[in-house]
Amino acid sequence: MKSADTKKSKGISKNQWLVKALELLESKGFEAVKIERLAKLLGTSRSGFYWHFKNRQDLLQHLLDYWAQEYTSILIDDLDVKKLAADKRLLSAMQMIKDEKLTKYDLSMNAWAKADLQVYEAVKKVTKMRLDFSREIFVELGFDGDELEMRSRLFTCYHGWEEVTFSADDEEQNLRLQKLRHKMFINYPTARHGR
Amino acid sequence: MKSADTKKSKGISKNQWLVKALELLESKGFEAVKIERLAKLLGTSRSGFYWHFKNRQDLLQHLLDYWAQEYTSILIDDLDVKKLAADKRLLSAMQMIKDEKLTKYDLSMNAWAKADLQVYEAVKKVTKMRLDFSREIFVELGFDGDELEMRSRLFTCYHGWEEVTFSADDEEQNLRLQKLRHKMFINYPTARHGR
DNA sequence: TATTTACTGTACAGTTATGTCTAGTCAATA
DNA sequence: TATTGACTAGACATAACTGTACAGTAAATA
Repeated sequence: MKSADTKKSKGISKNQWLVKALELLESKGFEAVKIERLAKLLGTSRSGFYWHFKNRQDLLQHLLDYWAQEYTSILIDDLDVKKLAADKRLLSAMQMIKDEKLTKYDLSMNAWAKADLQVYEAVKKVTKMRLDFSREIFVELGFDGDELEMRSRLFTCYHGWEEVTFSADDEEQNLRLQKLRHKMFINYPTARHGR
Repeated sequence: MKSADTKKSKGISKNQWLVKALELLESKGFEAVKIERLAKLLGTSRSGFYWHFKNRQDLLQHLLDYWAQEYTSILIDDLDVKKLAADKRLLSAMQMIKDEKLTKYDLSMNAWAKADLQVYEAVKKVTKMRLDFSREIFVELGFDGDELEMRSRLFTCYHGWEEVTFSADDEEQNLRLQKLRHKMFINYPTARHGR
């Protein structure tokens, strides 16, 4: 109840600025993250903003750091997931990406990356982390060489962009497709006679 | 030599405004498409802009129309491709997406779609067209039900986002991976005992 | 109790963008 | 030759946004 952003402080905290900024980033793109707009949305003046952040660039940097930490390590460093066998880990990852909305900011970040080198580097790093994570799974499942690479890429790419690309209207079908995907990634063809 | 945009006109044509705008859209996002900026880049004043377009919204509408037409129908309506058997059509599609850079504006358009309902609808329509295109192929290859749906989605999603997601540094590997992908999509497991 | 921390509002100067208008140019067409 | 089409430059009013400065306040801490 007494978390960092529920300090019961008098005014608008640093965290509240960040959260609103992230919201705006997601819904309207990074160019829409304007200090004046944030202030209006938070029902305050801009002056408090400059207490917490040096300037607009400083805010954007914080946004980037926050995303890179929260939206990649949460899955990759998860100790419970780490313990699982490869096939269960694959399923857990699929479920977690969906439930925790780990790709929520991917589109915005990727779009932003086109305009900002620093963001580009951060996004690249995140992609590499995800690719390494899935590659480990497919190694354990017995794949190697190009087959390993292709499966890791296919997995990473699909689960990174599924939500953006396909509207998730039919929840029942999505569940069936997830199971089928799991089977496809593991069994087509079985690792043994795959090579 | 006397194409629409090489009229040898005295000033900046409608097409030149559009092309520059598309460039800026791709490199910096739709919020960066500012009339003033375009004028500066084209080395002219803004006045000509308002000859061709009613306002900024009008320009963006034209951009959207142009993209929806040029970057989807080019593949789907290609008569030479249409004649091919399913497996060859799959390969042709992969090659064409890569060579013609058919996904060049996907990221920008998708990001833009988050802020604009009209763009959202257009993007959705394009995705549907692509999905239908690949679904037809996989039907011909003997798939149906969830397996058909999953393969179409996987194909559409991967080829739509590959370029954004993975930097294409190792061209040799990419070629090998493309061939493997083709094989995977068609043969894992073969259509006959796939169901 | 005095000071510091974490803010708030207002005001100012400067930049960048919007759309409108006016006056003018140059080339092609009637 | 006169008119129209396709522009260009420059000015204007308006708006959104940036960063800085300054004076004030309420709660937490020394």
